[in-house]
Amino acid sequence: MKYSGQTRLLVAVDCIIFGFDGECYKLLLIQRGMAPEKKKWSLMGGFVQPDEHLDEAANRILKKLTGLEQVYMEQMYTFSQPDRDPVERTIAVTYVALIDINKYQQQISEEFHAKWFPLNETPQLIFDHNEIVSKAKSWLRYKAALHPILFELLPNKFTLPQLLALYEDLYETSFDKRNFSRKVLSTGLLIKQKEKEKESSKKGAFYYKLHKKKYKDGFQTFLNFVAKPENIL
Amino acid sequence: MKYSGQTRLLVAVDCIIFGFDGECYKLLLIQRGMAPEKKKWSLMGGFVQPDEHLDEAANRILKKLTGLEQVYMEQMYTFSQPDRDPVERTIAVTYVALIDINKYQQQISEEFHAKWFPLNETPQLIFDHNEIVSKAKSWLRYKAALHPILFELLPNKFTLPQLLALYEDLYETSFDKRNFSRKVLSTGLLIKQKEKEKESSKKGAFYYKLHKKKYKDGFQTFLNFVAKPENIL
DNA sequence: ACAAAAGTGTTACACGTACACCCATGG
DNA sequence: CCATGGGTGTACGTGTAACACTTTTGT
Repeated sequence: MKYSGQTRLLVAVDCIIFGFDGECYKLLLIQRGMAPEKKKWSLMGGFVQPDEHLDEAANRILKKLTGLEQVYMEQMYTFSQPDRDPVERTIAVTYVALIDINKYQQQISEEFHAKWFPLNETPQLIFDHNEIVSKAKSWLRYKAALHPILFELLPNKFTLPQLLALYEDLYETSFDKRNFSRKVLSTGLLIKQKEKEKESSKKGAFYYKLHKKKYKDGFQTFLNFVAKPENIL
Repeated sequence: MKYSGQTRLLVAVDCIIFGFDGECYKLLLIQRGMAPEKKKWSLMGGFVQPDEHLDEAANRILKKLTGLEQVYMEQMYTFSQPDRDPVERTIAVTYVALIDINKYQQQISEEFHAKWFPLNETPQLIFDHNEIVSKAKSWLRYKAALHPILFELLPNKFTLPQLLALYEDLYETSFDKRNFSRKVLSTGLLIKQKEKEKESSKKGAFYYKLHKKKYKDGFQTFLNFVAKPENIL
């Protein structure tokens, strides 16, 4: 039994994949393999399969591109301009993924000609993908102001200066490092390690790890990580 | 030109329509007219038409049911369990609408056998609609903790006690009325009227109106309306 | 010894919270 | 006159923001 007389549409999943290299946010893009717009840069996406949940589709696509599984990913928004894809009407359900850029397995991606772009130097993208990326940036700022989500972008061990850079870069501002470290340490989410990271400074900065249990439990709690979230959107 | 070899899916828009009657939150439901599950209660929904934006579809559906246009409505989430509709696979993009229950034009809705249910006394719904409603409640609590969105549920003129009830009911708690009124008045969003509402008390409570410009401008600003937003989700 | 980045403590202010009484009116 | 709900002010504690110097070590 079917619903008769109704139009069926293509449904695509597009992934906005963010990384952070210690300097700036990066976006993973691919060079589209099929016409139209072949060779133009694009978000990684694909069509939803007949018996596939959208979350599954997003994970399938992410794995195909990066080789990674079990990364943080969340449904963001569904785009539906009738003419957004000139070939045929397609609805795009978008997912934002945050990955530790160091875990990225480049070799696998070669088949898609994937490349990390600094977030401020993204090229022209196909269809409405520029708009999607722009919305994803806002989404991330919003989310990160309330939840400790940005840890997903860092390696297992990270330093406070790295974390600070992560926040400063996202909000394009600078935070007082004393207040910042007091605030993040007061959450109890960080566990100080004995080793130091000695690459990027002479003195060296202590590594921290996430307190995984507290992190999971407190994830949905409001954290007010960002001081005055007036300028977020 | 078309994408070949891909499956096209039905895409439905379902509207979660919230109202507030001064006592409690209500949900507008219809009795499904078509098989299967005919006569069972359901969210108001419909299939997306070939050249229709999802936002348009949501507005079309809302208008058909309530007669209302230009109400506050926002896309919430897209549900995609492959078997969520037993007839045929259908993706549901959901929209939350907040309406002033007094503006609701009942006569138009008669054709759908629509009815307002108190939010805590909702019946069994078809498909995954109970889950959708549950998510919509969380969504509303989250959103309202940060943005002055609940005004959309009140008439043009409303009193502080009404507003207080609106918040208390949503968070199932009680707020100190002195602190509450100081907080909302300090936003500058409210304009005191000279008349009083004298139905619900002997003394009468002053009416307030929204400062529309400030409301629009400040809508995306964080407002921290709710004191300790720990128990929101 | 000096340059460069890490780490730490105090004070002032704003905001949030707790709390109790008077006011206006209709019955 | 009294019961009901509306309206207001203050004192205290917590958290946020501003601010500068010392430490470490590689060169």
